[in-house]
Amino acid sequence: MTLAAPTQVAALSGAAATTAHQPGFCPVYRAIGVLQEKWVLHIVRALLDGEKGFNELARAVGGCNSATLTQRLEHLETLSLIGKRTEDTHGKLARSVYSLTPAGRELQGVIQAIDMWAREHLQEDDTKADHTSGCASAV
Amino acid sequence: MTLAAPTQVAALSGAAATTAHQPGFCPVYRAIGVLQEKWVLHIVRALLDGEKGFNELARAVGGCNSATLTQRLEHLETLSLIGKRTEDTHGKLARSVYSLTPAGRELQGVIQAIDMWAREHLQEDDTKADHTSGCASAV
DNA sequence: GCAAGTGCTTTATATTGTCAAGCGGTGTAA
DNA sequence: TTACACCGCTTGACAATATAAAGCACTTGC
Repeated sequence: MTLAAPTQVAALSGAAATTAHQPGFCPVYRAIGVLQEKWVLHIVRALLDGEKGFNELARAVGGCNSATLTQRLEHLETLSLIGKRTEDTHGKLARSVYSLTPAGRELQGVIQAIDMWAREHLQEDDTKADHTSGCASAV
Repeated sequence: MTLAAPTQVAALSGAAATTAHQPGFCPVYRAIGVLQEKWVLHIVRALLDGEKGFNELARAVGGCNSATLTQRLEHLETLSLIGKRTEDTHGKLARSVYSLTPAGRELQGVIQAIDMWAREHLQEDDTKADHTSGCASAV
């Protein structure tokens, strides 16, 4: 959906009525709810760069504690945005590898939009060295 | 991002080199840090729909407590993403009105990307009526 | 006067994220 | 064999953040 002028005008004049027309589910509201959770966008961005192991991912996002990362990954897996496979090593489970599902990969559009916006509008912070995860290749 | 076409990869490599020349700052990482704060994306989306008063905004985002909203608005104002004006009423200050700055309005691209992704990939939740702020017209 | 609404501020409490330690496992080198 | 590095989590104590509730000074309308 695009922000066409007519739509915008209609929105300005009948927001309440418009809301009443579509009670119940709002995709973008729900999506924001998911994406605004701490670390989610970082996780998505890191995995857009390629599948990753658990600790590798934690480091790639700039350092997320394992408890929260576990919870986030489980939730994203429940939402079918990421998938997890385990690499057998000599018959024993030894390594988990996380990757984005096709639906998850589509979030590239969101990350890209953020990146484009950031490059245009965010000022460089001179005071600290911000260690980042694959900044050179993430986008 | 490695997902890009070769030509784009080359272009991005150039951007990467630029980043490498300036260690420390990663625009998208920082932007994600800002946007992932609770309520921020909701606030941006609500204000894309037009300027709003404090309580009006709180309701529009689905109900944010005033302490957090105050903090968020102050931070976004510091980042020059939103502006605030006060409406004088008979010589007394009575009403604050918040709106997006031009830079803030550019976040429409991000909200739009989220919306497009959500419509394509998020399942409708049958169990609850999610009351939202101008769902049909926000983007 | 009262009611409804405004824009916050404050405090106690609830919720979320982190730190540190740890477990059972893998692989490599001495 | 031991020591070390790394893995993928789990757990409990603690820190940080968000919320609920109450409230203030103000406005408008009846």
